[in-house]
Amino acid sequence: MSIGGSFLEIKEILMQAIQDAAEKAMAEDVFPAGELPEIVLEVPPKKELGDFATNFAMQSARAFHMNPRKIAEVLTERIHGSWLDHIQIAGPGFINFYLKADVLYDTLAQAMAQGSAYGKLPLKDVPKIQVEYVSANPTGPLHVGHGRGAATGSALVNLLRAAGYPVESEYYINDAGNQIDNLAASVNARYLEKFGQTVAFPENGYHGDDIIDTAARIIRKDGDKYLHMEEKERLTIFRELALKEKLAALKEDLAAFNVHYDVWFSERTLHPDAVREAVEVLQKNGNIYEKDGALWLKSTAYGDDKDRVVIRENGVPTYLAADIAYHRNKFERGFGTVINIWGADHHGYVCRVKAAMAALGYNPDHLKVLLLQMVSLYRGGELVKMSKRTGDSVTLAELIDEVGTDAARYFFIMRSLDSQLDFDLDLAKSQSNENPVYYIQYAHARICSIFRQAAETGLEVGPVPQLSLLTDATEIALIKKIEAYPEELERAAADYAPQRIARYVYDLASTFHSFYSQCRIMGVDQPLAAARLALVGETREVIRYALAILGVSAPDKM
RNA sequence: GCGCCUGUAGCUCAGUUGGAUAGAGCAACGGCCUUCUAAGCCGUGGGUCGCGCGUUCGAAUCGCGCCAGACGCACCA
Repeated sequence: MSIGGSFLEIKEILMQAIQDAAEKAMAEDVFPAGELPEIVLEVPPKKELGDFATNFAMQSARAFHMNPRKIAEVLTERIHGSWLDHIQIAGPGFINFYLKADVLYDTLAQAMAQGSAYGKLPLKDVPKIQVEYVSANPTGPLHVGHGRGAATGSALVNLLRAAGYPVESEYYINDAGNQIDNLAASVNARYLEKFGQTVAFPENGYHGDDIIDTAARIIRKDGDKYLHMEEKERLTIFRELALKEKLAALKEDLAAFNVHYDVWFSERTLHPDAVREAVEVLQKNGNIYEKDGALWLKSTAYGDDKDRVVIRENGVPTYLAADIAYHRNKFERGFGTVINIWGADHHGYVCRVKAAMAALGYNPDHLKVLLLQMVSLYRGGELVKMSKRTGDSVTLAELIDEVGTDAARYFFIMRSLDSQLDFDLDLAKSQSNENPVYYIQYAHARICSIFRQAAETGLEVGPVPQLSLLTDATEIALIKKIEAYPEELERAAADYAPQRIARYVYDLASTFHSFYSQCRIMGVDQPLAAARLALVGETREVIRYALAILGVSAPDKM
């Protein structure tokens, strides 16, 4: 028997059956006519409570003016299906569905037959989603806070893609404005210092050692070539040299962290035309006024605390003006949803950008700003102090050097975005059972080892493994966990919650480890051995899919 | 003062479109290696879900008010 579908499809069928039954009862005047509540189907907290459960009877009790258990009875009498073993009414009115065991095995067989397609959901016919993340100023190295953004952002992109959403990732390069002038002035000061000149370091300059390195590299390459030219000219040259170098360093750091972008968007391309146009549109639709010589956006009309300057008294646009032009550009490019991942320290900025989008006539709800809470590093139980101002902070490159990309990514992703992250460096480094990354990778390596052993003894999965031989509680648990993957993908993507995948793959590894200690593969009857080999093979596939979303490697050996 | 996030076991955290006896890891304690990786498994103990009031058949989850911590309140980016 096959009901021909994935776990998600079975769920659909069951939900439809509930709805049909409810409508039938309505047509028979057993239920009063009216709106049906939304049908929610969930996996019960304990396996004794069945494969699926719905709270339909309790939800509709008030509207129907009926006892929930009576509603449940009426409903269950009208639900039939060859895939259904039995139905039970439990507790205050839960309806628990117990599926025939064949459904479990058929679903697993379907998953196996799909091959790598099981790692993805079908492409959804929705407008493209853009995810912009990190977008750190190219004025210095990335630090650990950016690391969280980088890991979370790239995992979110992978997740949305796996869940069938069309996605494009983007990095916004802040290569215009004051901070780039400060970068040039800082390099200039370091450059002159190298030639023994005493210069006042720029007030808002960058103090990091990387600036000294940049100056040193310039000298190594071009010597004193820039020493005797006019400062203005030298600054212009240094601005470009430093920017190019910083950008290359950024890309290198990110690539080493398994982070890659579809689009690198330069702020400069917005100046001056796009910025002017955006302001003109706002002027035309009456959302701009002049005061004290500056142009102000009437953002309070769209929920902001105060109005914001877009063009300064001196005629120079503010950062907000460029950001308005940038976000306008995003929507003009046709994205249906625009996701920004920002550090929580920028949360005050959300309201004004959304207000600006509303003022431009876009739906501000189509701009989703995900705020990442701050990261604290702990070493030896002590908080590692960080100071951005003095440039004395732990860089992403140093972190990767210390704990590795896999551990760093997993630790950044495993917490919800809203939670402040305590990053325990010692734990991330430890190659022990305390470290969740190793626990998961170990499961994968173990399975690979099993396959190596199986190959030696000549054991193969074969074309049609008898999956119904898998009846141990740990086997059933593992099958169910594998079959939960598509729904897990769906929910994680819908919630923009890559941490759900981190948790899922941990649970999957845990379920596998339990199975492994309970059931042998080599040394049991051949059909059972083949079925078990098929099961662990599929487990390995799903571990790979999930780790790939997280950007964490799946080693064959440990 | 205003805004935003957080507060769940000794520690780090899940669970928050309201559902069944609130979960996991670590730490503590007790078991399991002559057989596929013990970087593993099994078990035990551990909770006023920050506090109070409310909505509801039902609240960790929703509302209001407190308390505590973090972050932010620029013609900086």
